[in-house]
Amino acid sequence: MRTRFAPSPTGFLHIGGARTALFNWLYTRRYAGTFILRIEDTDQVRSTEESTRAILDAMAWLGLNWDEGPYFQAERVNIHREMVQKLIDTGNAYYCTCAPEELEAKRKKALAEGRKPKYDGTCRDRGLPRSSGSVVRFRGPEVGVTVVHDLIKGNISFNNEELDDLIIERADGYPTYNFAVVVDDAQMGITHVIRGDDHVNNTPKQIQIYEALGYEVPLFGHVPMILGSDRARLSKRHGATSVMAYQEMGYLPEALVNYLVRLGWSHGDQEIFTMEELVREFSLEAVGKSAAVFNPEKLLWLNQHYIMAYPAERLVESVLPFWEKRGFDVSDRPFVAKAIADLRTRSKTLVEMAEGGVFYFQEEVAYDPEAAAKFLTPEYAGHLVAVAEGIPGLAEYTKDGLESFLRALAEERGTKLKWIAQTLRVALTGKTVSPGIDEVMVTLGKERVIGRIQKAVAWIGAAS
RNA sequence: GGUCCCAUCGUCUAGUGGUUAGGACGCUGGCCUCUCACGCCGGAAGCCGGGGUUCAACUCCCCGUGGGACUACCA
Repeated sequence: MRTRFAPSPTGFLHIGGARTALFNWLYTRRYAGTFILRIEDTDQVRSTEESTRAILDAMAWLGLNWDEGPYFQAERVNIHREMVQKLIDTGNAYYCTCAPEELEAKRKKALAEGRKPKYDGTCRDRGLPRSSGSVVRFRGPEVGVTVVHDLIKGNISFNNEELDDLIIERADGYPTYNFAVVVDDAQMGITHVIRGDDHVNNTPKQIQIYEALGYEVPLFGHVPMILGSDRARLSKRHGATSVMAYQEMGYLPEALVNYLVRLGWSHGDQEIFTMEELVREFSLEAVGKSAAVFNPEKLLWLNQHYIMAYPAERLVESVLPFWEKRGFDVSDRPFVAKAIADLRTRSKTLVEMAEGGVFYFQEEVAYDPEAAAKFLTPEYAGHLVAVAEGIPGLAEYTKDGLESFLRALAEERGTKLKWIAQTLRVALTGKTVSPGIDEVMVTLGKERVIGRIQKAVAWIGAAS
């Protein structure tokens, strides 16, 4: 089995393309086939190297490696031209000199009159030679039926009379997509073409080209589209659509992969899959036929799940960049690891985690005005002093040891734990929301805790 | 307009002629609790409509309706 992912380098790898790549990759890995990456850059105007780079980066981030390529379609024009010539020689293609404006006018007119806006065949039988500005059209059969055998959608048949004589070589000598894709897929020995179902209507034309060229027709699998919340094709206005934007927003690749694979594919009631399970279980037969709406909330849930399930060391590696970006000193790895352990159950994204953990790294705790107004008051200052005084004599400076210490202290002082805990929280983190106060104290360590308490007490003195 | 595809809770989906129509996200009531989370227990929420076929249709067929894709010298 040989498959391929063939994006055009006219932008970043988007969510839809990523899922197509993922389906191809999973299917190929499952059957130990060869996965090929081909960049479809025959649009000389819109293709950029930067886009190619971005697509490769996104594939790597998602963990979708390829076995051959990347091949560049534009580097294969000689082969394409040779095949165009072959089609002309066999009478399966012809030169056409109709002007684009003229064609456009005819199209509009036909549409206005309620007729099919297909090429009228003006040059089909004129036997024109190549000339400046001429294009090459494929001569499609006028009668009969072409049926697409689709691995996902079943058999789809088209009346050939509905099909256009499409242009296979532009005036600039470059092949068009529908032609180049056939030549390349055939010559690269692609056996399974898995792509978005926006290509189904092109497929019968492509099949005719395969046949005219004497190639074996591959198997097709058209995966349904991904829609936005308004059921329109997913686009920027629905939020981030670039794969790498999700990395920047603090998503883990496993979460995106898991989310994407469940968009259109399912395996009973299972929601969480490892890559190994996916490679073992994925099948095109279990891919649904209908389009799916992209649901950011569920992706967020999965991300949270993976943040909690990630191996500690990998989570550290993943979060580090977000703190470094904020200019924090993260050289004390054991300390960073402890902070992450505190934060991991309360973060849906790495960005959220980095944000929620800034206090671990701040030399000077930034007090939230509202929190300070409520808890950093003379009324509560005594709690802080008592905590600071009690810490040095603590037998067990651990989560449990601190908890019993604080509970005992609350009782001793005739108050509830929550008042001491919240006051402490503001003194140590600057906020009223943070990981468990005992966890924070353990991670910060005695020195920092006492230092921060002293600063808070001083702050209260200065403020009142 | 034409061609093609699709249709189970708001969303992702299981289902393959006989089920109290299951799970997940989200929403929501409660428990837990030093805050926020995590976790646990519970709840509301769905077979697009109409005809057939059948003893029996979410399931099969047809017609509507709705949504989507394509209809480029883009891919």
